[in-house]
Amino acid sequence: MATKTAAERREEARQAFDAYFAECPSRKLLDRLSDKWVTLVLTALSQGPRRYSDLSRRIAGVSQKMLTQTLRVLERDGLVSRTITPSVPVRVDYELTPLGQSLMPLVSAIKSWAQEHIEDVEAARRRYDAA
Amino acid sequence: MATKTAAERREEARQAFDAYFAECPSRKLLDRLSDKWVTLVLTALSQGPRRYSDLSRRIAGVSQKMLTQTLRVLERDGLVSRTITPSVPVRVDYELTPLGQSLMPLVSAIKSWAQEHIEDVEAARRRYDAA
DNA sequence: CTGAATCCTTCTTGATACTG
DNA sequence: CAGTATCAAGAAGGATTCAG
Repeated sequence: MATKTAAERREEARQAFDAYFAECPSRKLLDRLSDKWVTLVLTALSQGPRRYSDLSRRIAGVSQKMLTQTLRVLERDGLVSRTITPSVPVRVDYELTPLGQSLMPLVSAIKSWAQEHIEDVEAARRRYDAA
Repeated sequence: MATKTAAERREEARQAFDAYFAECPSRKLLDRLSDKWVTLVLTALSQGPRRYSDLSRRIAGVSQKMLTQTLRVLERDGLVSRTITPSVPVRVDYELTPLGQSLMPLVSAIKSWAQEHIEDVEAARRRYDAA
């Protein structure tokens, strides 16, 4: 059997699509922003540098694991910088980079659209659920 | 023991935060947009109405289940309308509502930032990974 | 204080089979 | 053509524990 089964062809198509998909810049950005904690961390840093423990307190629901993980990702992406002060106990400050700051207007735009249109969305939901 | 354990207090805080968090309009919007298929469907519909099978083909990697599920959510939120033509076989068209169209500039803005800055992000990643 | 490593549960999602 | 229903696999996230 030289020909491929339908399942094999579908699988190949899916993998090709996933590969293309993973490369899409807007997709990468959305994947970042959509992370539950990313926008909260960015917003918490928008007013200036914050210590790890500050962030932990300001973002009340975050676990240590997720806060650290989020900060690592943002640092790797160049959106946030990390500064260690080797005192005892050690102190670590996080701060938005210029690149990170350039992203904030977008976060604001998302916030604006949401605030302006959330009523419409919820009204639509009520209509849909009533039907 | 009238006092609560630390674990209990943490759990309460987490639940309160989650409740507040779930109510946040920008969060709701981000949760929508961040869904793997939502922006793809919106973009596919941005040029006009499309049939279910059209969407299925244009968005190569999507499964029937996820396409249907995504369309249902968007319909419920009032972003997409669904029109059934009871021919044989049946024909179903999806189209952006005005509300859905009002969201597209935001999707474009995300795309723009991503395209402009993705190089910076990837350069930052290379630096981070090299260290 | 700041974090890393592990376990364990929950949620998501894709494949498959079936329907009007 | 346009879905619905079900199930199993994998990813994500929280709690906990240990460390510099």
